Amino acid sequence: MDAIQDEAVSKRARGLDRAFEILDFLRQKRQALKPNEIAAQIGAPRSSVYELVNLLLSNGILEFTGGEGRVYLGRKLYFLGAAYENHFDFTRECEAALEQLADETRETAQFCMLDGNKYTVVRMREGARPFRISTDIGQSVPIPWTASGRLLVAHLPDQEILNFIPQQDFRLPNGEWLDPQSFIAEVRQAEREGLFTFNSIVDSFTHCFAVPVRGEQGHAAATLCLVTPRDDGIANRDRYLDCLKKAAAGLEHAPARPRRG
Amino acid sequence: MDAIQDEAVSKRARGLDRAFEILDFLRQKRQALKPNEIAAQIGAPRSSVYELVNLLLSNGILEFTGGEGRVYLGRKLYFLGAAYENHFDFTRECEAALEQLADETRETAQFCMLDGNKYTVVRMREGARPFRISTDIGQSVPIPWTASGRLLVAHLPDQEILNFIPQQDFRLPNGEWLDPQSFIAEVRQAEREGLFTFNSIVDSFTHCFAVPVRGEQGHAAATLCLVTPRDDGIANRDRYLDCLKKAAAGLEHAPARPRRG
DNA sequence: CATTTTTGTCCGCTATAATGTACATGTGAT
DNA sequence: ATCACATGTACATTATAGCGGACAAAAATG
Repeated sequence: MDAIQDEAVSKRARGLDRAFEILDFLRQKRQALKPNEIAAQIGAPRSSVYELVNLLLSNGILEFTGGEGRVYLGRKLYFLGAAYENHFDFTRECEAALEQLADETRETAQFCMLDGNKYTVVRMREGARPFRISTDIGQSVPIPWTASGRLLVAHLPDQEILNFIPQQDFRLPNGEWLDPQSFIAEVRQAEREGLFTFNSIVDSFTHCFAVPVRGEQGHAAATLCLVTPRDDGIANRDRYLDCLKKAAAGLEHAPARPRRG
Repeated sequence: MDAIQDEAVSKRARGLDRAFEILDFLRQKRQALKPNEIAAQIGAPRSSVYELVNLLLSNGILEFTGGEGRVYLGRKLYFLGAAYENHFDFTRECEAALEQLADETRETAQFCMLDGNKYTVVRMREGARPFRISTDIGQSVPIPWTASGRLLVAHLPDQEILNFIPQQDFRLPNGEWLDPQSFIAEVRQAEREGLFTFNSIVDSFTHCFAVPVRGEQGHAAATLCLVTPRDDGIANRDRYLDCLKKAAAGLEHAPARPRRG
């Protein structure tokens, strides 16, 4: 079941993969692009991209927008995403949990998941401070940069974790190199304790708290996090962790519930 | 630019199309299914479906859920849909408009769009009546069955409308046949007046009001609707239409707004 | 103007993706 | 036990999808 890396210098890409590469690229760019630009920037043959874009357009997966023949993600994707959200109905409880956390702690609260082999903030509630600490929703961040990351991969064996996370993601934003073995150690610690906290390694003034939200198979399907100023976080550590655990417990009951069954 | 209809009895289906056929099918079913079931129900070769499902699984487009090898729409779709929603940032204003409508009229208010060649309720706010009139979100409904349908296709020439809407969608739920020409006439009337209202043809007790929400190119990108008991609707017709138009006007300002541009 | 770059279309070649078929296993009915 | 059916896998065949490259219009550049 482990995916083969494409070692071979690349033969022909499969249409489906190319298509989702295009979609992911547009999502990452967060703006409409011309087919030509897409081709150039993802390094794919122009003729292929043109053909795929036209196919996706005619399916409603992409839409013309922004003029000049630019395309962006289409309505169909919204509908499909809404169906996912509806099936794994975490949104309602999730918002409630974040609200509760924000009320109790006045800190920024986040609900995070994996997106492929990256970490992503799915929903967020800003804290009530004069200077709020905030994050972009839906941005892909290397797993090792985050507290949640330790929890989200904890169900995997060591070696699979190392295969799963791209090498370069252990290079921290300040240029330092995070030793994968110490990362693994932190993962195991997080797994044992059911939480992870640290002074953020992506900046110099925040402290992060993360606890798992366990899914169907019992491993962390998501995390709830608090992002706080360092001194506040350290001062309120126990209380904050209690709040997080309470909120996470409230989320763990209604995972997947089909309509009719 | 007009799409060719696939007259030919069908040769080989393209992977991409098959893939999105699978996704749409799962959305429609609103439940996890085994690959085998999918193949049988959409009438596709089993081997093809198995291959595609595996591809989609490895991309995060589909996910195992519900056990027994059943699959359903995956997290990646949620992320892509969220990016769409974020780009065409209608959600916030949309909820506000529905809230306002529900407050002012106490009737069920809906925000509707086309999904391919079907009509879909994207968001809804139930009215404040003891017996609420409600609809399922995200269900695909034939365009001719709905008041909004008249507005959503009004930008097309007559012939293209007839090409666009599947023949069988003119068969109403009560078995009657709606003459396409009278449908077209209603479309043109709706276009002239900038609204459409009628006693619903999908049941015997509701009256429907729809006004367009115009998008980039000036045609109805969506509609705002009220679904009311017949007598209330007819009694309050003018007021309700005013409320709808006011709410729609509030939505028409922020259509597509790229992040940086 | 001439020249270069960007953008979109068209077409032939061939690697390969979609398919049909056969096979293997599990499950339940008779 | 035997049969029927549902479910998943493996493989050879061949229609075609992805690709490269040619062409041309349009836009930018000099």
